[in-house]
Amino acid sequence: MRTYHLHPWDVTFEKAREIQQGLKRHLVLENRVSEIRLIAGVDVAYSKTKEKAYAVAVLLAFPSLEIIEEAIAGAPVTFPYIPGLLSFREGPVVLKALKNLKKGPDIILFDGHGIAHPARLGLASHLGLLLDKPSIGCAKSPLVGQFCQEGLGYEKGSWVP
DNA sequence: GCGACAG
DNA sequence: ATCTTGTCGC
Repeated sequence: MRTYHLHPWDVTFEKAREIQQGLKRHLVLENRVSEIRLIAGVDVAYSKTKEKAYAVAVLLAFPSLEIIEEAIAGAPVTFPYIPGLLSFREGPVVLKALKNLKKGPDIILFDGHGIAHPARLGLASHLGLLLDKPSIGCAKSPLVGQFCQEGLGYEKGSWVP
């Protein structure tokens, strides 16, 4: 982790957006990945009372997708869900789970957006930067913009670089 | 001011 | 995210 990217998580909404603006300029959008041998996927769930968050990180071999390792972590929820500020809610516990993996992945997939975000700093972008690791945002619904654009249809499997 | 809005 | 109900497909 590059220490100059460290920042507090317990911040006001305004401060959180300032942090996003400061971090976004460090984004690396061109592909610098040489080889991928290990990939990680992370997701978060909440306790029934919604007071605690639990994250799981799974490490798989690529491209076989054989599960190599699994790690979990729990943490109290200290930040509300605000569209655009998800990383300030789920980031801490996700980092904790990834830290519990014995081996480090080459890339990480997150259950949230990456650069498809109003500040281009969704969960995947944010944590990818903090970890100095290539990341992919895999959200299940749009936050901003439209899926259908030039060269990208609505058909399942549609894609653009 | 009103509506939209990852998980 | 979580919860609950109804519907669909194997």
